[in-house]
Amino acid sequence: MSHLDHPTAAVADDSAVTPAPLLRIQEVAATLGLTTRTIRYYEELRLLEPAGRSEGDYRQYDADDIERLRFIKDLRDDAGFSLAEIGQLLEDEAARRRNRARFRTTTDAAERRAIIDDALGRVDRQIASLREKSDRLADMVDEAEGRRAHLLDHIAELEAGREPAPHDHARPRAGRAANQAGR
Amino acid sequence: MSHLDHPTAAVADDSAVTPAPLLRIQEVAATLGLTTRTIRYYEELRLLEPAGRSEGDYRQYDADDIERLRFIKDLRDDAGFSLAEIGQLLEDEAARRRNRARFRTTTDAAERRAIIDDALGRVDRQIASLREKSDRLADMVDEAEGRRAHLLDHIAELEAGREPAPHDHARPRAGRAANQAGR
DNA sequence: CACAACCTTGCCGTTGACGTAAAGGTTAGG
DNA sequence: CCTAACCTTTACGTCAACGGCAAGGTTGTG
Repeated sequence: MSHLDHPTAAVADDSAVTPAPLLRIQEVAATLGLTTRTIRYYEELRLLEPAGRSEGDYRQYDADDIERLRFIKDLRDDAGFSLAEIGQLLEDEAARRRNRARFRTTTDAAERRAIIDDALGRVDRQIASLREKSDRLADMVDEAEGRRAHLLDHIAELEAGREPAPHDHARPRAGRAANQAGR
Repeated sequence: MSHLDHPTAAVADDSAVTPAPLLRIQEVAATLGLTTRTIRYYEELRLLEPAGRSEGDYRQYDADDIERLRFIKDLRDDAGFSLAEIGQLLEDEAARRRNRARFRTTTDAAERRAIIDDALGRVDRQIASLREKSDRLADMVDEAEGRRAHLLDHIAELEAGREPAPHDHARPRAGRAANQAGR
């Protein structure tokens, strides 16, 4: 994931090394189920930058770019993050990487400690933010599965050709009590 | 749903019936951390309707309304659902309730079976949609926690006054395999 | 070299989810 | 009964996240 560096004209001669197939924007869009407009918009927001440009300024994307775009899309679709939040996450990710480099070039224990503490704070914030969403979602899944089980009970009753057993149905929606186990 | 007394008729007799405190829009908004505009907007989108209106057409909300609003807010903030999707979920919920009523007024086994099958399909769709998001989030939490653990290792090394051990730093990103079981 | 099928930047339009202000009516306390 | 502090509907404004043109340049295939 090193497309933060400049589009160096890394033109190794055409020996039989990997073809490294650079894709044009429309091909990337089709692969990921996005539009070209969306990809350009993400670039405008500085969420990514294509690996390079052609002679005539066509954007050229490599496999890392596609991974990054897929990551953005997943965050957007599945987690419901705003593009600003996604930018923050990617930014933290980049900072993490830079810190790692800096970390390796120093031997001062205090500085190393500072770097790590900073990283730890960032990661803790990230975890808290993610876990809150995740837990809430998991609760909703649990609730839905409870209803599903209930329905299956009904089916079993029917298959047995019985009258419905006199069970409760005491759920008026909104049961916001304990329900949450640690996880 | 069924509150028969008007608000001004403060019958202060010793009847132990709950006062059923109907709230006005600003009180509800403050309680939930929303704005009055937002609540009215949700009503405009038919996501809810206040339990009643005062003589002079003031909206009056009861505890169920507040629960429903909190549910909407959670879905919006934590799950990132659009208001349209939330409307669909609430709609399904309402259909479920209606089906239950219909279910109890019929004795035809075939019809009962049809009702349940319909409900089951709906709930399965809901579960799938929720679980996909939840799982993805859980994966991201796991990943972040892995990084956190890694950082703690580094700290331990530093505290021991050691040189960093020659560990790997292998693949950080893209772990796509199985990771999270149901729960 | 012609040309269709891509691409570029620029810019205005749209939809969702509200903010905000106007012009008036309602409620509760003094 | 007065009045401040709420409330009502109506309507225009805004920001994010794109959609969709226009006017022109680039590519590669015949």
